[in-house]
Amino acid sequence: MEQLRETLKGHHLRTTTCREDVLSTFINRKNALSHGDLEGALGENYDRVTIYRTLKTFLEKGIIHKVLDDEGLRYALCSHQCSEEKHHHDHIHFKCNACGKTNCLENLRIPNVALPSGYVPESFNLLIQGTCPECLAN
Amino acid sequence: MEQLRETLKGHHLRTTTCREDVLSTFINRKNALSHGDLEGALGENYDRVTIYRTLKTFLEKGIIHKVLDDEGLRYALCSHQCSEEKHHHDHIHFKCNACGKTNCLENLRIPNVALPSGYVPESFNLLIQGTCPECLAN
DNA sequence: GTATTATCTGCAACGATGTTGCAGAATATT
DNA sequence: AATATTCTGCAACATCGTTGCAGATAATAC
Ligand SMILES: [Mn+2]
Ligand SMILES: [Mn+2]
Ligand SMILES: [Zn+2]
Ligand SMILES: [Zn+2]
Repeated sequence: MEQLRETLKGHHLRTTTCREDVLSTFINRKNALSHGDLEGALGENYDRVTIYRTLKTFLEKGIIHKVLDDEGLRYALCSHQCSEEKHHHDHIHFKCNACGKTNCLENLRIPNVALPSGYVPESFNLLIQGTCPECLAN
Repeated sequence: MEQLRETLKGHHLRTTTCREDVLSTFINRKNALSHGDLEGALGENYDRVTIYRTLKTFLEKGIIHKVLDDEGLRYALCSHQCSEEKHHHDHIHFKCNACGKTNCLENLRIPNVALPSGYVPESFNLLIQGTCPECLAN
C-alpha cells in the first residue's frame, strides 16, 4: 500500500488510485500484461483511455518495459533501477504456449552476438516460446 | 515474372495478380513488410482484405514468416526451404532505429541459452535494434 | 483548512487495424 | 467451352489505440 506511493513518488508521479491499482496489478500477477489484461482487471473502475495513458506514463518513467510477444505488445515491471534516462533490459522473456503467460527471466542475460561489421547494436529482445515449468508438471 | 508463378505453384497456390504483386514486393524491397507497407504499395490495386488474406495464405504455406518488431508485426520471405509442415527460423532480426527498416540476418543463428530446469523451449525470436550499415555511413 | 496551480481523468469522437459472410469473378481442370 | 474450385471485393463489424477538451483531483502555497 504505502510501498506503491513510494514507488510513484520516486518516479515523480502523483499518486492516484488508478496508478496504484495498475501498479499493484503488475506486482500481484507475476507475468507480463497487455492493455487488455489490465482493462479486464480494472476496466470497471477506470476508463480505457486512462489505462492507456497510465501505461505510457509508466513506460516513460521507467517503471515498466515493453515485452514483445507473438500476440502483440505486453508490459512488465522493471525490476532493477531503470530510470527515465537509462534502461537495463538485456534479459530473456519466455512465453508458455500452454498457459499463454509471458514472463521475464530476469537473471538470464541475452548472450552476445557477433554482428557483421557496420551493424551497431543498441538494444536486444529475445523471446523464447515453449512450455513453462507449471504447465510441464500438469 | 515466370519465377513468381513457379514459387506460387510450388506451394500449391493459384497464380493471381495480387499474389504475384505481393510476392514481388517482398522480393524487391529487401526488408520485412507490414500489412500497412503492402497496402501503401498495392492498395490502389487490391482491397485491404485481400492483402490480409494473401499474407495469411503465404504464412500458412511457408512463403513468409512473422517478424516481431517494437512497432508491431511484420513479415519477411522465408529464404530456405520452409514448408507448410516445417519452418526454420532460428535466425536474428535487426531493426535500424534510423531508417526504421527491419531485416533478416539469415546466416546469424540465435545462440543457445541454458534455461532453468522445467522450461522446454520450442521456438526463438531475437530482435536486435540499433543502426544499420547504410545509416552508419551517412 | 482554504485557495491556487498543475496534473490527471472521463467522455466523446475519431483513425487504424484486423476479421467474417457472402455474392460475383477468376483460375484450374475436364 | 463447361464445370468445379477457390479467390476477390464489398460491406459490416469488432478490437485496438489516439486526441481534444472540460471537469475532477492532487500537490503546493498561504
Ligand atoms: Mn522483462
Ligand atoms: Mn527472418
Ligand atoms: Zn505455462
Ligand atoms: Zn538504417
